[in-house]
This record gives sequence, structure tokens and C-alpha cells, in this order.
Amino acid sequence: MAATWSWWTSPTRASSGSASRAAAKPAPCPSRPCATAWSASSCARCGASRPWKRPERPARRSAPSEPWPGALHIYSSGDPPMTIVTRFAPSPTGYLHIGGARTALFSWLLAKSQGGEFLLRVEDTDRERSTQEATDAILEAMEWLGLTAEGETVFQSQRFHLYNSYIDTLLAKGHAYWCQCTPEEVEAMREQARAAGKKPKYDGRCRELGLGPGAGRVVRFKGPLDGVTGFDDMVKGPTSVQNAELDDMILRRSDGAPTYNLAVVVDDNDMDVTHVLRGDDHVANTPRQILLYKAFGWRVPKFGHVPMILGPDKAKLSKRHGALSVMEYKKMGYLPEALVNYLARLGWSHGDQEIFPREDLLRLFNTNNLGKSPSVFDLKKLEWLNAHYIKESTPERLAALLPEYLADAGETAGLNLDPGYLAGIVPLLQPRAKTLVEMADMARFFLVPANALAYDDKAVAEQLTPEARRLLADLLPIYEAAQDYRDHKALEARTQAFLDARELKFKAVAQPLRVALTGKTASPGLFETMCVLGRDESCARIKRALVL
RNA sequence: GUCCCCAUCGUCUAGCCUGGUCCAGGACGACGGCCUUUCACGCCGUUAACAGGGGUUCAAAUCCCCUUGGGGACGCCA
Repeated sequence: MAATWSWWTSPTRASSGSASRAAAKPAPCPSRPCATAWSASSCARCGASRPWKRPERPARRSAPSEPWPGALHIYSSGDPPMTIVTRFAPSPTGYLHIGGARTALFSWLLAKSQGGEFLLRVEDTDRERSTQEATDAILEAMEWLGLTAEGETVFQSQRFHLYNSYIDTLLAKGHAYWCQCTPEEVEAMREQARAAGKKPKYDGRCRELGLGPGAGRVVRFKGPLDGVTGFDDMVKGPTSVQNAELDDMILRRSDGAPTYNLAVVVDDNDMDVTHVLRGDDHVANTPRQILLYKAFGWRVPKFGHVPMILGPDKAKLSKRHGALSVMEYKKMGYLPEALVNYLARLGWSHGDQEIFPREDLLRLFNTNNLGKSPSVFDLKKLEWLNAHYIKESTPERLAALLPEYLADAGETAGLNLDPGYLAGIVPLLQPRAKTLVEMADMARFFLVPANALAYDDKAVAEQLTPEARRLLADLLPIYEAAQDYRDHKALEARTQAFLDARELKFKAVAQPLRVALTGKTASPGLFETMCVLGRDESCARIKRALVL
């Protein structure tokens, strides 16, 4: 039954668990022919040092529910329940973008929701395009999102010897061969196939030549020529391809560097990865990787491919759609929990729930509810979530965040950035700001001294009419005499009493007073604002407004 | 070109596996209203979708087939 297998190939369809299991951990020393198991950190026999050491793991806990749904046949019934291990494997060729962040989040959730482990591996085998800056940027973004990985980060560039020793293994087992075809020759083959209306691929002409190593030669995988390779994708369901569609992929480049497919398989096996969640663009690689697992005799992990994220025009999200980098969203004033909530909800759901604090995500996440069609990134909804989390946040936290945004927006010299003062302002802005950038902007008038307050010309002209000024002038002594600047209701009551005595409506002073206090026609509540400003500052502003 | 995948309101989605409870539910947005000292918040309401066509069935958003549309892959990139 389809739903119960993890992977299979035909005609030798899914040869049952025992074989795979026997070949599973512990990993042998990669220095073939040495096949001893690793000791603490080095091979007991040949002394090779183990390149990556997993942190001490407690005895395998039993996962809450179904730890590896549909994969039980891989393990004999006597096996202890497994710990889910996932990983995020970005290649450091740029910043962490929204799509990558989402797959990282899903991988993290998959592991963490089941008490498993989430690992990080940097796929920097391409020396040309990988940079340290990109690595740092990705790590920074992961940290900002709170997606912390267990153990040390694995860098593929430091493990070339490991990959090569495994390539040797494949060569020795007859699952790989040396190929002397030049890139040009291969390109010609592809061109020919394309012209013939067939799938462009390497024709395998060196497959049976029995070549050895040599300058310019690569090592290719000797894949099956017929049959089918399939797997049960965690998000897409059963998926399969004809092996004839696959060509003999290169495992080792002519410069000795391993290729992606080989390195991924070696590393995922070495790191004990049980579940691989990655972008849609990797589906086509999966059968190739499964074939590699089989050739090595390793346990095949469970795979899941999440669809990509589209821009508003339904085209693949790209730079012209604006911010792509996760850190760009931080700059725009979004809270990490808002982005996480938004990303989680983009392609995943739990009934009608929209608001997902981290704890809910950890409690509710499962791959069954991952959607399989691509989704469009909607900034409006992110804004709404951000506004929600701004309201939920503590004033102290937001107050601490604010100076950074104030600085981004302009000069901060002369601004009152006292944390306590800021924390007093924030509650007035929480229901109004959708982003921290907006909040910083709205907070500005609170922070400058009366003599430096910027007044909006139009507001002054329209609101500070001669009679409005007379009213403010009469009100001033009342505010100067008032002691209760901790209680905005009391200030309001004094104002109301003043108006009642003159039989005036509140509207008569509201906007003039607002302009005098804030320089603008839109602001938080008048008396709350006065309380935050304090008596001296409030009165100084009214005085200044009177002489504008 | 070849292979693979996807398809419910403008957007994110529930429902689809286990057909009837769905003249399709929620949310964002938009629009209108209420509240109100401004701006917001909040509250109430309106708008709007099963891509098309064939089957199967008493009954289909749900199962099957085809078409169309979209996407991905086909690298000595990852």
C-alpha cells in the first residue's frame, strides 16, 4: 500500500526493512578500506579524525505520537522509537530569503514539535559563489527568527576528504566509474538528445570502459538503466520517476570537489538526518539521492518538498518584488514572531486558526497540513500580524527596540531616549503602529524638546486661529496649576470643567490643543499625551504654540 | 523539447483521503457602518471562489479521464 512505504525502487521493490536497517548506523569510518566504526572522535583503526561530532544525545526518547508516520516497515518492530532529526542546508551565496526561512522554519518545527533535533549545515562546496558574509548573514537571520540549531554548524567545504572516501567506496563497489568526457562533449550529447525530442542527458559512454583516475576525469554514478524510483513525499504524496530519465550524475568533479547530490547524501547520513524538508526545486534530485542511499546501503530518510513562494504577480518571488532578505523585514520594522507566524501560515494551516505564537506552532505543527500548491506573499497580512504582535508585546521590549529605528530614520541627537520615558510612550503607540518604523516615526514628537518641535504649517494655519489661541491661553494656567499628570482622566475633567463654564464643546479645543502639543492633527489621546510629556513640557509647548 | 508537480474568494486557506451536514467556512484586503477629541484600536456588516469539459453516482469542491493554465527540473550550481 502506497502510504506505508518511504521509498522504493522497482523491479526490486522495497526490499523490506531488515536490509536497510542492517546497513544503518553506526557509520563506518569513511577511510576505505578501513571499515571500523568511529570511536569518540577518531577512527580507532586508521586514526582519521571524525570531521563532525554530534553533541551528546540522551538516550533516544520516544516521540509523542507517530514519530515517523508510514515508515515503520524500515525498522523491525523491536526498534526503539526514533528521534526525528532535521536540518537546514543553505548555500551561502546570498542572504537568507523568505523562502529559505520558511523551509528552515518548517524543518525546525518538524524536529522541535516532536522533541527531535534541528541541525544546520552550510553547503559551501562551490568556492566561487560562497562567501563568509553570506554565511554570517544567514546565521544572523536564523538567530533573529529564533531558529536555533543543535550542535556545531557543519561546513561542507571542510569535509572534502570525507566525500572522496565515500566516492572511493562507490567506485570499489562498482556503483561509480571514471569518465573522461569533457564538458563540451557532454553538452553535445545533450544537444543531440534535445534535438531528437528526448530528455537531454549524458549517454554513459564511459560506463563500461573501466577507466581509472586521470587528469580532467570525473567520477560518475552508475545508475540503474531501467525500473522506477519512488518515494512518499511528506507533502506531495507518492512520487516516482523512471530511472531511464536519470543520467549518470557526476559525483566528483575534475577538480576533486564533490557535487551537491553526493555531499548531501553523505552528510545527511553522517548527521543521522531522518527527515529532509526542502524546497520544491529539489524534487528532481530526490530519486537520484535515493539511488545513492541504496548504493551505499544506507537508510533512506523521509523527504518532503514545500512549494515555493510567489510574488504578487504570481511569478517567482524575486528582487523586483522588494524585500527578499529576512533581515530586510527586520529593517522594515517587523517583529520576528510576526514573520514566523506569517511564514508558518503561508503553506501550512491548522483549521481556521491564524494567530500562532511559537508555543502553538510547536504544539500543532505537522507535515500533513502542509499545502502543495505555491503561495503568494501578501505583505498586508504580514502587516496585520505585525500590528497584532506589537499590541501583544511589552512596552519595555518595544522601547528597547525603538532607538535603532529612530536612528535609521534620522538624527537622534537631542532626542530623549531614556528607556523609562520610551516605555511610557509605547503604550500610546501600540494600537496605532503597524511596524516599528511607523512607531518610531510617531514617537518622534514626544522625544524632542518644545523649542525643537516641528509644527505642521497647514495644521497651525487651520487650527491655531486667533480664538483658538485665546482659548489655549486661558487654559494654560489651568494646566500649569494641575498636579495630576499621572492621571489623564483628571486632566480631562479639568478641561471639561473649563469648557462647561463657557458652554463650549470639547471640539472647540481638541484640535488646537493637539496641534499645540504635537505639531500635528493626528496623535494619541490628548491627555494621555500630556501625561507622558509631563507638565513642564506640555505647558512649554502650549506657550510656544501661542507665539507661532 | 522531455520528465515531474500544482489548480477553492484579489490574497492566505478550511473542506477533498473516508462523496450528501457546502447554493462552500475562516482570515487578510477592499467597501460601508458603529464608537469617538484627531489618528488608530475595537465592534458590526457587505463584497468575492470550487479553472473548463467529460464521465462514475440517486448525489461531486470532494472519485476517474481529458483540456487549459501555472510552476519546477533536465549543470563538473545548490
